[in-house]
Amino acid sequence: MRLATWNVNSLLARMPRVVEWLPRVRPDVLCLQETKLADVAFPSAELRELGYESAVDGDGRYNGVAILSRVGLDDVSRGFLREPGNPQRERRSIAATCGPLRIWSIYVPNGRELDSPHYTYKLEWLTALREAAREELAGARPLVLCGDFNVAPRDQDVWDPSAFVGLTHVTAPERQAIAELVALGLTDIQPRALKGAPFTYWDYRAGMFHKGCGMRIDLMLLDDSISSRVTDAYIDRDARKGQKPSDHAPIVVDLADPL
DNA sequence: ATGTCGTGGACGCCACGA
Repeated sequence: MRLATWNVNSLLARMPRVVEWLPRVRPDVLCLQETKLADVAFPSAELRELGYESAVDGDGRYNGVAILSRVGLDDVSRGFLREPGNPQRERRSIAATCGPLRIWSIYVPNGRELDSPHYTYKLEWLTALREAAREELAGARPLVLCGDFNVAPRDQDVWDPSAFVGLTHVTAPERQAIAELVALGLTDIQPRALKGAPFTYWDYRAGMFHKGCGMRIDLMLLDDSISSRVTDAYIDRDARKGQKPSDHAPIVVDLADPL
């Protein structure tokens, strides 16, 4: 079984890239973040022609998440219990049962600046996510929690730790939140990079991609019970190249069958 | 070099989020 997660930074703008990528890489499940599309505008028919069902949660300009699956898409759930809002609930999480797995596609708030209310919101959101994940881990199916976490878990997950002093994504509270999530019984799968450091995001500005200045902020957290089933995991760095790329690359994880 | 993108409002440029 092949799983993937990709922050596409507008699915409408990224459809040419996604439509080229899906039939070539053929994931069984693809989790999307930052679709930036209202549900009514989601290109479900075009994706269905490629063999994928869609579960979506979006309301327009910002955020928006989805799960595409060709192995079943049941018991769809949007948001989670006691999810904080900004001030209303944002479209940052969707869950579905895809074959043998319970899969969550999540988009953690960015946090902006350390003194911003958005940073507090990010930490509260991560705490609530942890409690929701604790409940899900008690369920019948192994849990996959993946998406854009907007946190680089370790110093080696950013191109230069000294460049991030005083910035979000690397602070102790953010890293602690990820560590507590993982401690519930999840494994942070370490994908091999096809070239260079194992980053999943490179800022569009200042030629950061070409300089190799990226971050690993997209994560695939697998239930400990299936982490030994991983046969391969990689970051598709090539997806960050070429015409109109997202600023994130997809993570692809292969699991041995049957689970 | 805060140097790029993407969206949407109101119009060819700005605000906002990342």
